[in-house]
Amino acid sequence: MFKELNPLLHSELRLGIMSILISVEEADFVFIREKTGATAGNISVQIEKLSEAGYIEVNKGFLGKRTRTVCKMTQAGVAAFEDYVVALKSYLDVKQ
Amino acid sequence: MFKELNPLLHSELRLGIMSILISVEEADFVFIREKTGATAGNISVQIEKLSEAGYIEVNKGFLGKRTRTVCKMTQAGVAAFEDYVVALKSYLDVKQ
DNA sequence: TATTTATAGTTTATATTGTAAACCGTATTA
DNA sequence: TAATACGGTTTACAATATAAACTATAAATA
Repeated sequence: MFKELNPLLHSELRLGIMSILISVEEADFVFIREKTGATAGNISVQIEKLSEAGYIEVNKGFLGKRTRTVCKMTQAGVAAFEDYVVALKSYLDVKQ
Repeated sequence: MFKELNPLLHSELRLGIMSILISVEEADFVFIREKTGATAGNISVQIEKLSEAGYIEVNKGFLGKRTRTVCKMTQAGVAAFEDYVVALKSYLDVKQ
């Protein structure tokens, strides 16, 4: 009846990060912070989890002299996001 | 950018319960247990939370000699569910 | 008619998770 | 050179989800 909701994506902040990255293709830490409105600590933790899962790729470099962390989605991330949307529909499409 | 996801609904099991109740209009504990596949303990806790929030109404009665707990959604529950769906779309409608 | 098994649910203890405060290192400004 | 800002990480704590253990009654069985 109901499909399982990937717990890694079924989290408000991680879903927000994935949502940004699926449309932008590349976003840095500050951009994600501004778009989500979450604290840096929280974002740092969630980015790490998404990265560990192989859903996003994280690159740490520099923009001028400042550090810059850039994230982009992997193919596995796109697939997981799409699966999550399909699973969600099993909960939302209640009236056909 | 992103709308807040009602944390009471953004939970796999509670969302499943709400999803059942929005289409069935009335469902008993056993039916919910069978449809969701969750344990009775978990369901009991989550039904209580939805009830406390005023999203569902819980009636305890009998079916023959056996106890029977019947749940049905309230108008507040319907509204909350609809709001949740709208909020979710802000995360999912990433490509227009 | 005791005793076991099944049913319907609740209580609780534990594990997991989310979150922000506190922190670190570097750069800029006063 | 002291203070402030920026970009992030670590951690401690709070909140949450979950199942195991339990209660109460009914039905089956020996």
